[in-house]
Amino acid sequence: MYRSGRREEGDKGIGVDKSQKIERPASFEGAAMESIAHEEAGKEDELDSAKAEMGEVREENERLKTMLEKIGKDYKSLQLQVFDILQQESSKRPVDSAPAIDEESKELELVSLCLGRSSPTDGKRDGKSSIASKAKEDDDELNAGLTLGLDSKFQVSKLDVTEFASNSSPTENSIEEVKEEEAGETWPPSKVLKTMRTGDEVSQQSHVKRARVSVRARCDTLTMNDGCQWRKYGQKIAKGNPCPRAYYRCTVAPSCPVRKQVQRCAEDMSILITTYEGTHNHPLPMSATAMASTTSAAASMLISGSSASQPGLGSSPAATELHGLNFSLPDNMRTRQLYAANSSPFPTITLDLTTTASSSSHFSRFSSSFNSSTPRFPSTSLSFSSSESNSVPTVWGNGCLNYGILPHNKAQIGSLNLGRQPPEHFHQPYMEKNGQAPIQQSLTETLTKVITSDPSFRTVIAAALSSMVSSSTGQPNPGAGESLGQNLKWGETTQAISTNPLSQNGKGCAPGYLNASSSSNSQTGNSILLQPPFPVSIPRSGTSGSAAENRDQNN
DNA sequence: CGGGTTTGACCCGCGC
DNA sequence: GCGCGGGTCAAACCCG
Repeated sequence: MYRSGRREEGDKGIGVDKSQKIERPASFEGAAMESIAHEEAGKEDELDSAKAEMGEVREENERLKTMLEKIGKDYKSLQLQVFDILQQESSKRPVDSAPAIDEESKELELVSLCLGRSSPTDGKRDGKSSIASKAKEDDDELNAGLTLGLDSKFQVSKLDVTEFASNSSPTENSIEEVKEEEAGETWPPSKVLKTMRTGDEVSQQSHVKRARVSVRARCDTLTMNDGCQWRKYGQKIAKGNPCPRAYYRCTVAPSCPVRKQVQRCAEDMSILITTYEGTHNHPLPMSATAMASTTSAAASMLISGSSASQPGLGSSPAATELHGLNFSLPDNMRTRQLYAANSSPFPTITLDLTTTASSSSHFSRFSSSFNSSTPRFPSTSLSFSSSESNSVPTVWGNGCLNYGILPHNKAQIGSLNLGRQPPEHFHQPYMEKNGQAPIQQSLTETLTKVITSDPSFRTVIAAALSSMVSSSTGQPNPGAGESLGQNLKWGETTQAISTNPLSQNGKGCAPGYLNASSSSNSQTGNSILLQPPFPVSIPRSGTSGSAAENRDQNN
């Protein structure tokens, strides 16, 4: 596909050249013979140049393939290293941990294993895990060919996509899900909990499963469209916030334990806070896998990070390690922030996709809230916010994701599914309009490096972004089946095999994302350059309905 | 008529 | 024990 795609481009270009150059001699009038001779000579030249071009294209193709292979290898080796480190960490921790947090650390460590960090070769699993693992294998067999949750089952033909999407590898996610199924429900209702609590193990599991991932994003609509189907089952006015909190549960599968809470931020009504809990125990629609993987990966980060990090860890502004994963970013990428900041009774990780001033923040800042005042669980935030005063254009933030063209970055960026411009339905990248494309490009390169160097981060970011994209493009989309075609269209490298089984009713907040840059919110300089690594459904230009219909049943 | 939403009631945990 | 607040239930209602 890749090859043919490239060749197509090449052929196209050649064809154009041909026609142009052939016509030119024909325009000469008069000396016919001379003209014909000229034409012949011109054709020869054209043929030669076409051949040369094809040769170049082939070479480029080869280079790209080589690069992809290299990246794939790098990724795998990094993954192995990560697993290795994780294992070492988990074998050390019970000894190292302070008594006060020992218990929780153990629990959280368990979560860490559950949420996509466990290595398939992890020999430290207890009997239960082994059973789960076994069950997982069975499950995998049973579900062969199905899209089994999160981002794990994207059927892609390209190494890059596979790589990108597989940070939460199929094995990991399957393990996670089966484990949770084994143990019962994620975020079980209190009643269920009541009946389930027959022992410490279950009790621990209940803690484990309460890891939450909160996504803050600017959104005009009632909820973000994360691709999943939700049913509202309650609404409450929470204390301290005039805006009601809505409760949704996943309805993709009747027994799916995943729930989410949606609430507007009291301070800034334009910010929508969506909190996810639990893990889907069913195949997910393509468009939902992004957010699912986001939550899973983020939760994984939270859990592993929390258990690994100690007070003061986040002191380094330049870099921090999370289970050995280097989260350092170049200086010009000082727009992400991890912070511990709430007293939620559950371990919570916040993906902050809004724009807040955080000029001095560094993404690398990380700290566990074990050292914070009183929270019973750690809370970590990933702030993809941008500083308005930041002179460096940010590629994140705002919850307004635009997609930039990186025409000459394909070789590098394309391998990570970055920087490809969807052919339609997206606004012109803001920064490009403002002549900032070069910076954008360099940032993208930097970002690429960062992402490439850190699989875990990559997954979190990619999933978050793609989920945002999914949201953005998930506007009234009666023909979700088209998503496949769209996917194939604007993800040259993304060859989804399965279509989205669920229609995107498009009642999410896509308008919020897409319009935010022109809204009152002043974050107009933020433009995202990443193309989602995952297939997302894109509404046809004519099908986008009114945002007024944004009820939240599916988002 | 089926499926989703609304909304008041209810349950439960927690702090006093 | 009581009140408060968060979370859930379920009947009534709405809508296509």
